[in-house]
Amino acid sequence: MTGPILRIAVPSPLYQTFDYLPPLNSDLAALRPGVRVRVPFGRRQTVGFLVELGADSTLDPALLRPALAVLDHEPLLPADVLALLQWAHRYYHHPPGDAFAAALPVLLRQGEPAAVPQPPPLWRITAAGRTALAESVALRRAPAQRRLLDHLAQCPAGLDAETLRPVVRDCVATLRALRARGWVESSAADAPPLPETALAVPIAPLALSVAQADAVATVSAQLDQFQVFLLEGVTGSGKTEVYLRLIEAVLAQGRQALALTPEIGLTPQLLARFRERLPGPLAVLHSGLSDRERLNAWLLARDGTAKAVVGTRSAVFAPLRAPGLLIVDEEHDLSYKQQDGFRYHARDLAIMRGRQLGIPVVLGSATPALESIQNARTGRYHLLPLPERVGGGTEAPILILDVRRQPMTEGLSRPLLERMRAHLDRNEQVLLFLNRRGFAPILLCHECGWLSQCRHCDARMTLHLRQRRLTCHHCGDNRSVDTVCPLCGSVDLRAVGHGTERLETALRPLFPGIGIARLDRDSTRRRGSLESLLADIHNGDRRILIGTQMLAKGHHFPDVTLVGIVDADQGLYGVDFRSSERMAQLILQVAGRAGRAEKPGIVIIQTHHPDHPLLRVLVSEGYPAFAAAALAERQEALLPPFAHQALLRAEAVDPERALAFLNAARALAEPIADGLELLGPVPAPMERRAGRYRAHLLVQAAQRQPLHRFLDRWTGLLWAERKDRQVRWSLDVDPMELY
DNA sequence: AGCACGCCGACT
DNA sequence: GTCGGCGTGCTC
Repeated sequence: MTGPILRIAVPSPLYQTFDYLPPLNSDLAALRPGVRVRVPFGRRQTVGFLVELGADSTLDPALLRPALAVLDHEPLLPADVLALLQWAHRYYHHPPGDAFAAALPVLLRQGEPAAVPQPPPLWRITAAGRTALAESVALRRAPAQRRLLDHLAQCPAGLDAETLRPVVRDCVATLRALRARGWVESSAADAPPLPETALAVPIAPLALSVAQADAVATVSAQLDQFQVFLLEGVTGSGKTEVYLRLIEAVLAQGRQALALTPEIGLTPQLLARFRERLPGPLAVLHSGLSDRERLNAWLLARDGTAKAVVGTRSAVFAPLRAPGLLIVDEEHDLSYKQQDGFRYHARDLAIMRGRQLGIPVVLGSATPALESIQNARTGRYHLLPLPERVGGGTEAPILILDVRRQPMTEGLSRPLLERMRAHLDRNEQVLLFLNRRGFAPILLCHECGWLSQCRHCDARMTLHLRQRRLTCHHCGDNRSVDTVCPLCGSVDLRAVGHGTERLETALRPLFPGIGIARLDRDSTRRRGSLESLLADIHNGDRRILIGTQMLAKGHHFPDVTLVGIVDADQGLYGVDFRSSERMAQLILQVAGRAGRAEKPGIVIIQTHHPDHPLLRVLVSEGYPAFAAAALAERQEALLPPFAHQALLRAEAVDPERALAFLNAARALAEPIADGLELLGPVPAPMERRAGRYRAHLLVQAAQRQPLHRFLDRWTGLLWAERKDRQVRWSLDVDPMELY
């Protein structure tokens, strides 16, 4: 008699779904899991997701409120994405409403209709809005809202946001606020403009190497079942061509392929090759899109118009009408792990999604994560090696350069400078990798020892000489550079350490007449500046390239014949047990940017630790041997992938409170943490950041299952506890960075 | 997270 | 006398 109970994921930080009654006078057939539902929530209204239909509720039925409206005719999210999100929110212990919200384009979260594609919506004033406008009280403290309402009241037919932009500075946000109060409504105008559907001009595919052909054949033979393939291919071995062949095979079956990539902005070539080779429109999903563009791409993927979908992390949730293949390029890349909020790992979720769908997942990398290599060893993944560069040529040899006791010029040793000169004299290009932007990481008073300490963090502010500012790279705070010491008044302030800006400045007089290109977040902030620097490099106007890890991804520089890793030391003995893995991956990635078949080039690593065992293995035997050695160390120390971790993080303005919370959490854990290891709580390596004190508690277990059984119980207790509102806490399952 | 309620300080 | 500060509690 009561009808079904609607289990709704409501966007909120609460670890639960909420039960509702169906909307009054609603068509029960429209109530299918995956539709959006407008619901009353507390004193406001919001858009939630119908997760499932239940027969009953644990709550008194009299307390249930009816939903207001069903917003979709058919499920917005296909069943597999729904299942993936349900699994993921439980696995990562993140509130379901928030997890669902993370998977959707903003506009859909706000209740926009899901029609492909969207013309700009028209905004109209509602009856309630006219009433509010008439009552002077309601809008007294919202002049912007009042002005917009005034305009809309004079145009009952509706106005689009563009027209209203001159009226109010941030008119879209203000309109949304008005809509939230029910005073305006937005609706789509008709006649949707079609997106450009550049029809592919077929490009003759390259001939495949034996290894490539093997990889393609192996995966193609198993397109109808779940299997993870690890495509381990050195730079230049043609992973992209393998992806393309597989996508073509999947498209030929009338199905779609989804490819994830770390950062699209930095890898335009991958996109360009996809566009030129694959038929029909490509749906591209990344953070650089406007809300509208993102929605359109998402809808094109969902209705199957786009046959191939390429996107960054959150694209793992992209809806597909007929999914046939999932690809994760550069699968070791850290950007696949979300570092705040819903802390999911897109590579791991892609594998879960592939399993649920019964389709293959291809992970590609020249330097796979140690976790993936271990999975290949145990047979969980099928290893597909691409050992050779396409078109011949060998990898650049890597030399370790011991800089101990060497005279250094601005961070560069004499042998490296001499090498640079030799390569530049031959009209070749040189690439210097330094993972530190700015001029110098520290400003120091030589008189009294004062340091450019950040007010909000346990860190020094970096000197940016050109901008004449000190900037904290952790909280973003910045101020003008001191000319005298704030402590003793001395003018003897010195820049300590080297950043990319300093390297650039120092090299100019050493190599007069040779153009230098610096590629980091500072030098490429302006739109188009990256492109113009790249153009200068490719036409040879700039022959010394200096860059941070921005330079390690995507772009290839065929005329570079010398790569200098200016400072490998910070990665060798980092605080994190993964730092050597990351350093190895970074070195090989940077090395892979350089050279071409007939000009292989050379890589030089400056270090004070030339005998570091892992570095030696990497250099003399290559990445697979490095991985084997690093995995042996991990096994010895019982670290991932031979153990599984979860990190409970806490932060508060008051350091004691964060620790008190974690101590209480530990006390709750101890009785139920049978067979698990609890480490901490300890203050984070950088305890204070952006004015908040951070600490954490690590939980480790040899097996996944007991860890997750524990986490289920523990988080239940933690949610029930929640007494100190000053403490912000979160659980990081499978943390990639321990700080 | 929002959003309201509620109880204490400086101002039209 | 009120505006508004942020502590506390609640959201099916």
